[in-house]
Amino acid sequence: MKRMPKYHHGDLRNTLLAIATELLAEDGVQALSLRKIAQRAGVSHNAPYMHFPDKDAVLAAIAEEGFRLLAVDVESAISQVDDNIRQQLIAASQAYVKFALNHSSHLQVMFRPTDAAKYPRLVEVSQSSLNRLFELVQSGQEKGELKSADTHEMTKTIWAMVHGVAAISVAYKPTPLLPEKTSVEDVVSTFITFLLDGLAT
Amino acid sequence: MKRMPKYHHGDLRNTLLAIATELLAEDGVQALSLRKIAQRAGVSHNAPYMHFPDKDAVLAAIAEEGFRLLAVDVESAISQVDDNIRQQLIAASQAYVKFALNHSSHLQVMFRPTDAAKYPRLVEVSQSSLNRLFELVQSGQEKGELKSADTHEMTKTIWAMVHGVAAISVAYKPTPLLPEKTSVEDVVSTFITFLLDGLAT
DNA sequence: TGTAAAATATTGGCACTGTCAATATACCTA
DNA sequence: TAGGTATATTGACAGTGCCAATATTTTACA
Repeated sequence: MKRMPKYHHGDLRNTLLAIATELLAEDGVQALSLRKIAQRAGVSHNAPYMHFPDKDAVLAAIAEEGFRLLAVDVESAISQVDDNIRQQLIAASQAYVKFALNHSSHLQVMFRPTDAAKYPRLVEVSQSSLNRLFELVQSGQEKGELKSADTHEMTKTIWAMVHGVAAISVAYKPTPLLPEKTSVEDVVSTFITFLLDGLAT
Repeated sequence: MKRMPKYHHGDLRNTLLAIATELLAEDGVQALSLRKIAQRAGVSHNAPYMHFPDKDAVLAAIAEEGFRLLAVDVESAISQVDDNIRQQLIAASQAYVKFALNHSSHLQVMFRPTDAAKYPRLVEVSQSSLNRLFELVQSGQEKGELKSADTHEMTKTIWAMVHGVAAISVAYKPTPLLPEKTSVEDVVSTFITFLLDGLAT
């Protein structure tokens, strides 16, 4: 009982992506090569070209999958805290940064310079992954806990800050953002609190 | 009158770095190769290895230079506005993001996964580049315009947010952060204002 | 000053990479 | 069963980072 018709290999495209994700976690993006992927899949070095036009497309597909995984983590984190906007925002942000640290190579692929026009599907998935954050902000506004400013702008502000923490942390290990003993959770929590309450007097 | 003794080529190390920066701007980081750098410098393909242990070290040196250039831009932007903390923070942030957009490949090298222990000099330069922001926050606190919370934490919060805008903008063009007509300046200004004043009611 | 050592650069080579072209094989349909 | 098509293989090529051996220039020191 096979979903899709099994040609020679069966489901090579998905197999390649799964292996690529493995190799990415093992050796980093720098060491990821189409030929290694093909070898581990047990196919010839040119088999991947039946399913992807070039390496760039493989990376785009990996990035897409990354946004889906990220969305799952974030959603799970949100559902595990009380129905409180502040706490939910903090939980979501912590999940984002933790994902970045646990899958740093994956995040790197997700945010590598990408031609948005070339991979509309990737852009779509990445934005749908942000919708959850938007909803959070929106319901915070409805409950009167957040300002009634432009919801999109507020969402993007939070995203930028959280992503900034993630990007810096992934780039430099140990991250210059936290002073040794502090945990990621605490740092993110502190930053988000600053953002919610403001830095000015 | 030469500062350093001129051996065969003269000042190959700096020449290589300058050419690398050129090529980076022309073709992006993906296409940057030691052999192309050497060729444009008019030396053999192995000459660079006299001055850098490997390609990674070249990229680290490029990153270092990037932080110096960034610091210059930021400093210049600050000096061009009134002696007002808010405006100075906004100007510095705008300069940061504009640098990122104008030298996107360079920024990519500056924030690519880097072993901090391997390149202490790079870490040093990158942090000294942040000192200016720290000073800004500090003087804002002295003037009573900013909260008297931990200065380092506040500085890092601003940095994370600004870098997040930069990283996202560089990764996806056109950036999903601004809705078509808006300018980078306006977006950054809006975000920083949110951060200063808070998102909560 | 002369000579050995050190610093700098070149040549040649190797395994590996992405991608193209040509060929082979399995599957689907008519 | 025949033909077309999707899938996979083989072979090749230019380009890559980096290593080893060699050559050349500069510096250091007797």
